[in-house]
Amino acid sequence: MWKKVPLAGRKAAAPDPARSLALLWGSHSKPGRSGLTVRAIVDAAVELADVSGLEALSMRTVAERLKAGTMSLYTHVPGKGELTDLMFDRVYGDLYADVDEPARQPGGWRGALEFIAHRNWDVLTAHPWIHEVPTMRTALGPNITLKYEAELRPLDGLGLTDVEMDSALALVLTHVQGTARAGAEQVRLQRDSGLSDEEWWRQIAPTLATVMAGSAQQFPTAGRVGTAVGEHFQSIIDPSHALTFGLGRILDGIAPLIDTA
Amino acid sequence: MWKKVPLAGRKAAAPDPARSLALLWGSHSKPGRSGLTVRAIVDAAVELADVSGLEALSMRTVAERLKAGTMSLYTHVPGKGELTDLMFDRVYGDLYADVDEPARQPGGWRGALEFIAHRNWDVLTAHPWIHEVPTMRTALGPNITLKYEAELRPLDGLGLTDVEMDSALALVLTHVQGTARAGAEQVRLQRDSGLSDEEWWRQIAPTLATVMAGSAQQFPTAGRVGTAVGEHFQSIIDPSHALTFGLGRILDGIAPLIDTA
DNA sequence: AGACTGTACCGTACATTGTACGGCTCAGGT
DNA sequence: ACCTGAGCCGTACAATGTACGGTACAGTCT
Repeated sequence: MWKKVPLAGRKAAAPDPARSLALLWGSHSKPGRSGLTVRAIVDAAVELADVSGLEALSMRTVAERLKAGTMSLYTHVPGKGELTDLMFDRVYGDLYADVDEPARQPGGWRGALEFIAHRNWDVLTAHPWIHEVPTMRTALGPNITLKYEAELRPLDGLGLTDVEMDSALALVLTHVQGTARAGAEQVRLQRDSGLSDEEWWRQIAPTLATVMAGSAQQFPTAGRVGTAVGEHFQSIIDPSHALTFGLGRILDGIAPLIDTA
Repeated sequence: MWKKVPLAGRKAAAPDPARSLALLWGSHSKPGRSGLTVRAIVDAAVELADVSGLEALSMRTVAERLKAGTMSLYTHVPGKGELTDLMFDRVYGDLYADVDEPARQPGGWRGALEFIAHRNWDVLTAHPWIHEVPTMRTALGPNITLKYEAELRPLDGLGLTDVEMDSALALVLTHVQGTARAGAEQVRLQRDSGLSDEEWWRQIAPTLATVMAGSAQQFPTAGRVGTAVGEHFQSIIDPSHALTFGLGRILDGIAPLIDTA
C-alpha cells in the first residue's frame, strides 16, 4: 500500500521487491526489436557513472549513449533505483575468478581476508559511485550472493560460530568500505576544485590562521597530531595507509577468536 | 578559475573555501532586519533533515519553515553545500560536555575509546543525514576541531606516535560510521517501504525461491550462515551487535601497540 | 494473405530542484 | 532630505525522474 500522493517528478520509483529480484536474476541479454538489452543499459550506465558519479548519471545521458529514446529504457528497467541496483550487482560479478579464489590464497584465513579486503578495495576505487547506492536492497542479487559465499568459505571450519563468521567478515568489509569512501571523497573534492591537497591547504592557511586566532592554544594535541599527520602523508588523510593499518589491527583482534577456539 | 559554463540549475555552488571557513567560525547570531540569522537557518535545516533526510531538504522548505522568502537564505548562506557544512559542524557541537570528557572516562584509553564510539554512534543515529554530507570539506570547523582534540587527548602519552594516534582514532570512527550507516539505511528502507524486516522477507521469500531454483546448492555456506544470522537477529544485519563486536576486535588489535610500547 | 494483438519504443508534459539575476525596501550616515 | 548599501525576495531557467498516451513493428491466428 504505497502513498497515493500524486507525486510526479524526482522521486524514488515504486520499489516492488519481487520485480527487482526477478530482474536481478534474469538473463539481461534478450534484445528488443531495436537491439536494446538490460545488459547494454547497465553497462552504459556503469561506464558513465565511473567517470561522472551517480549524481551526474541521468536517464537521458544513458539513453543518449545508447542512441535510444529516454523513455525506452523504462521498458527494460523500472526506474533509476532499480538500474543502480543492477549496476551494483554487475560490478561485483568480476570480483573473484571463481567462488574458491579467496579460500585458495596462501596465508590461511588471514591471507584470505587480506585478499578479500584488497579485491573489494579495488572495486570500490574503480567504481566510486558504489558508495552512493543503498546496498541493502540488492543484498540478494546473484553476484552479491556468490560474493558472500566466496568470502565466507575461508572462514568456515575454523571453530567460529556462524554468527561470528558473518560478524568478522562484515567488520572487514565495513572497514574497507569506510576507508575507500574517504578516499573517493578526497579524489572527488580534488577534481571538483581543481586543487591538489597541498594547493588547497596553502590557499586556506592564511584564512584559517585569522579565523582561529586566539583559540589555537585550545587545541594543543590536535594541532601537534594534525601537523605530524600532514607532514607524514602530505595530506590530512592517507586512505591506503588507513586501509592497511586498520586491516592489521582488525585481523589481530580477530585472531584470538580462532586460535583459542 | 572555475568553469565558465553558464550552468544554472541543480549544481553544487562555487566552493570558495575561504568564505566557507569564515562562515564556519563566524558568530551566526547577528540578525538581519527581519530577524533571520545563520543560526536559525541551520537549526531549521537540521530539524527538517532529522525527519526527512538531506535529499528531501530543500531551500524552499527551510525558507518556508522560517516564514522567509527562499532567496533570502542566500544572503546568509552561500548555497546548499555550505549549509550542510554548517549543519554538520553544528550537530557535533553537543557531542561532549567539555574537551576532557572522553579522557575522564574510567577504563583508561579503552574506556575512553568506547565512550567516544558510543557518543559518535548516538549522534549518527540521531542525525542519519550526516552520512550524506561530504565530510572532508568541513574538517576544519570549530566544533569538529574541538571534537578532534577531545578524542585525541585520551590517546596522548601512551607511547603511540602521533601518526598512530590519528590512525587508531580514525579506525574506530570509521567503524562506527560504517555500522551506523548500515543501520540508518535499514531504518530508511523500512520506513520507505512500510514493511518490517520480517514482513519484507516473508514477502520476497517465494520469489527468491523461484528465481534461485537450481542454483541454491551453489551457496551452501552462504545459505547456512545467512539463515543462522537471520534467526539470531531476526534480520540480515544487527547494527548494534556489529558495533560492539567490531569495536571489541578493534580495541583488542590496538592494545598491543600500547602495552608493548 | 490479411487481420489482430501485445510489446517495444519514444515525444511530450509536469512537478521539483538549486540558484542567477535584478528589483524593492528599509536602516543609518551625511 | 537624500544617498548608499545591505537585507529581502519574485521570477526565470536549466536539469531531473518519470507518468501518460501514442506509434510502429513482430508474431500468431484465421
